[in-house]
Amino acid sequence: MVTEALGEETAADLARGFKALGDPVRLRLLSLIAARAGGEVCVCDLTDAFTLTGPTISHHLKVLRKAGLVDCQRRGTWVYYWIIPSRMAALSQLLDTSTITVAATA
Amino acid sequence: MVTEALGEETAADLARGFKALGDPVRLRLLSLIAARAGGEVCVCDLTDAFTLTGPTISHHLKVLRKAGLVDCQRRGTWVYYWIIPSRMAALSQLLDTSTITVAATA
DNA sequence: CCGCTGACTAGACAGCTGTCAAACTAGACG
DNA sequence: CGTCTAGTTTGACAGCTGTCTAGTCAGCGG
Repeated sequence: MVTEALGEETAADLARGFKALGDPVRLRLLSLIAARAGGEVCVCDLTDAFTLTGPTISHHLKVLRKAGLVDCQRRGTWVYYWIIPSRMAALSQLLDTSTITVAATA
Repeated sequence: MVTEALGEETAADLARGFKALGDPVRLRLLSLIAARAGGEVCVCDLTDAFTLTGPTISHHLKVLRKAGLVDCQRRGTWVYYWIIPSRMAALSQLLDTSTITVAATA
């Protein structure tokens, strides 16, 4: 966690990211993509992992994309998704309590 | 990010945490608490930092508490809040892309 | 060109969320 | 006990969200 209080705009941007993470389906989607060795997963593979309909999965992927957490590309018939590590790292760092722990004990 | 796909229950629990983080006001509340040297902040100090009403701040603090991100205690007239670092760390670790990067390149 | 499959968009709808005003509870202080 | 302040709870309401069905678009194979 950051040692200084967040500004309104910064907080709003980061909140968009966390909001996208605040759904079990999207969290599982991300983990499925991240766990894939090549770093890329076809939508059809993702859809198969859930009991939800295609449009619903598509909706969740769109939310993740708009939050800047993943990106995608169409290759022939299939669409592939991958994670954007820098964005993940930015959110992860914000929650890193070691920074504030150091600051608090210093 | 974890190298293995998340189970449904694990994903649901973690999603509850991220969902609580998915609001600018709550994110700023957390940063205000985390930035405080003693690690504890009185509700009145938090309320003063926003243009929102007391009940709204109270509501957001309740959400953070139910998500396991903070805890509170009444001392006399005032109520103090502090962060629960272990919970923050668990969420932070999940987003740590360095793990998967290592796994992917290995 | 026609049909097939994979993926997305549009629209609808129940359920949740953020906000406020009003009412309530817990201590402190005479 | 009475009253003042700090915080929470309740109830209401607009707006957003997750899900589905139905319809649409993009490529591939004949």
